Amino acid sequence: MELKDNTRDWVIPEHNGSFRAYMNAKQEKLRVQFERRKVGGEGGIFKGVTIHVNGYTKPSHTELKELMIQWGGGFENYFSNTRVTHIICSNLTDAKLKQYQKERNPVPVVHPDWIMESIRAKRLLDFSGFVLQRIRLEPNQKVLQLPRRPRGAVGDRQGGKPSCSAQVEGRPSPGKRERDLLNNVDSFFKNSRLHFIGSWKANIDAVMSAAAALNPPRPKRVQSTERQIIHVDIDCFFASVAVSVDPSLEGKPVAVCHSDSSKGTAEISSCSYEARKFGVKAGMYFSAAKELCPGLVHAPYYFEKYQGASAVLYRILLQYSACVQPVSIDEAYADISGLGDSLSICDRIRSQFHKETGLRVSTGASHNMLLAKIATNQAKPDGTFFIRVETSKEFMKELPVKEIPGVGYKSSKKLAEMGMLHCSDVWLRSKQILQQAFGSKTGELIWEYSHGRDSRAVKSEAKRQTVGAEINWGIRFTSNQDAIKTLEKLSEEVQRRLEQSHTKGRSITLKLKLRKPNAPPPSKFLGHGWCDNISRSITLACSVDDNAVIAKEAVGLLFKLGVDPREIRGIGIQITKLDEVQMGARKRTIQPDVQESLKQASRKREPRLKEIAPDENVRLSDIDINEQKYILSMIKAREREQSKRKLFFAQASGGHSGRQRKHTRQAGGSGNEPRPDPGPDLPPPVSEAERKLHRSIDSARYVFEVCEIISAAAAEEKALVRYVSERAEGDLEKLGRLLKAIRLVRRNPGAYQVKMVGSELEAAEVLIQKSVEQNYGGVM
DNA sequence: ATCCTCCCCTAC
DNA sequence: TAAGGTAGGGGAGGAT
Repeated sequence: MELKDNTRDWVIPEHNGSFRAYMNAKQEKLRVQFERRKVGGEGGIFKGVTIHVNGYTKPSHTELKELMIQWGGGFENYFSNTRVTHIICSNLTDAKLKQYQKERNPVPVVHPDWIMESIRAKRLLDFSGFVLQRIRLEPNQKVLQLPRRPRGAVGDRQGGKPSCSAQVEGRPSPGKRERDLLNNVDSFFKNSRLHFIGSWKANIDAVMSAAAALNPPRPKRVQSTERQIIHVDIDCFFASVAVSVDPSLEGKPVAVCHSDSSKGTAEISSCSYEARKFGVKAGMYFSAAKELCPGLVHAPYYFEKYQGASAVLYRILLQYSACVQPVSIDEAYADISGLGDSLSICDRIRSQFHKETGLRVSTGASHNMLLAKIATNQAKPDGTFFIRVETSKEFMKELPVKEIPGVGYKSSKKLAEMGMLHCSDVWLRSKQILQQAFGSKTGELIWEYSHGRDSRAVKSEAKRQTVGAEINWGIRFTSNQDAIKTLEKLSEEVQRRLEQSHTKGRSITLKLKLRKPNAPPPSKFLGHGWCDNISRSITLACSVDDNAVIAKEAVGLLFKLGVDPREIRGIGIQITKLDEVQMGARKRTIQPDVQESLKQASRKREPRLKEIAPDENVRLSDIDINEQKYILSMIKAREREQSKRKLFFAQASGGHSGRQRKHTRQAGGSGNEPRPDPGPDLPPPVSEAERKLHRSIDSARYVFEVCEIISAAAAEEKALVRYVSERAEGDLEKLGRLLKAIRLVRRNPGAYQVKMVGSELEAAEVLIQKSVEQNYGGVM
């Protein structure tokens, strides 16, 4: 109704001062840096430069991004010929280089040193001195060649005439435009709506933690039937955004999808209520929808706008409660127990959101999450609905089982076969029958939900279990090299997300979709068609986030499966068994500081410290940041205070894990609290402390070394024992150090950030001992 | 019994 | 033309 309101750019509502307060901390920091640079009047070193980072680099992808933004440059996660001016890369395979250079306007591929040197020089240096020339072949490339397929096979080269990989299932050779879509990871992710909504969740963490800093009200603890849970859901989100961008669509049947071809197979992701009246639904091909509704209007995606609207929704929700559980970009729960009247809060949320975005949101409220969500479904469109305890049973009675969240296509079909169409049908059977058919947990869930019972608590933060990236569209490989290239791309994507979520993982899973032997051509343009899904995983000795390692392992798994690459229709990588990386991406940026203060501390205060400092062969930067911080904290503690020092050093020889809680534990148990200010009459440092400090630095070094060896072994051989026997053969000193480190880790499992496989460590230890015994006649 | 791997199902 | 991802829950069945 207020068209101006609808069309205004609410993505970044600068007019609304409070918005900034809700921006996530990182964005805010970058903005401040950006502003500061502008005030400086320099205009930015990298003005006009937009980089895309390829592969594993030092500094990392994330750091380069921050630096570019800080110094006035641009950054693209995905390569775009039109926007990217330089590709930043530490080393590049021939294949990748060719891929970039064959573009119409080749983009220079430059070493990250160019960025670092330019920043150091405070001006944009000529990049030509940093262009990558020497190309290193990936070590696994020749090893992992699979046997060549017979000549004349589908998709193979024939008579020297170049043919394209999509020549399958009787299709003619594809045109150039189609060829550009094949196996194209970058453009796929840039345009995929499912990728967009799927990877959105990773973003919300930042928004939530920023909002938590503002101390929103916390819900009160109440009886389970007296809880007040609300559920909010933006009405046909993508379609509504399209209407708000183009007000002439108001009141028309609108469908959001990629193509407006009335014959095509573009999938509708969202449609307006006017379109729904004709039976148009999300997931339909546009062509099919057009038959149902000839007046259907096509609308494009506006991915950036969705982010903005979503941020507004979450900001509003977090004004009413700190306990908000994100479900998706347009949907969330909030626990508002004891914080006000549910319906009036719902109304305020709805009107506030509409005022700010021009979009409508529907809300549901009840005493549990299940009923709140069902209430929202009842409320749509543009309404609010409340289900009270007394009426909940009545309400569930008529509800089709398909409407129970968690009961989808398969389960509802199964239930229908068992004669259960509505929740009341379920009541007449027993929980045991459901558990027999669906398994104990799922059976119980259906039983409980069908009665309107749900004891879940609204969880505002959840620990991530998996990180992955996959593509099941436009995948047509002619050779294993194609598959390897795609896996390398996917690994980069996975690395990015691991970095973003401050995690590493120990288990790598390769997921494949393989064309079924009798599959007809896919109905969908470049779709995967009928497929078998298979997956294989490998668990490494330590957690990794390096795309090179991930790619290598994924390629190894592909090799292990031994599939015909031409049959692959979908491919993906998943990382599980995640470990949190403390300090996350920031660790490398603060590393120089730690290093510097460590140096200063040793120079200024403690001449003797130099003697016991790590030897020059081991760079401090090679020691894990947590170890460094621990060492530093010890040095500082030592400088400050003798009594305090005792506290910190108590576990120095065994507890250099970098975990804070260890530091604060009192070993002697004498009960003295660490005093902030030392008395002048404290005893001088004892040499025992010196020794322990020395030992802990050594230990950190050993541990680092063994971690490195284990991860190298994991990346290459996967058999630590073999790796060790090959690398350390005849090197007594190395064997000794390794043995020491392995024992250290075995004595303190769990004390180190990198997890070890016990049996492998044990085997390695035995092997080393044996080797020493045989070759040197001694025991270690 | 408990864990692990390889699935399937579901939701957005 | 068209961009069929991502993550969690959980079950079957084998290994330990």
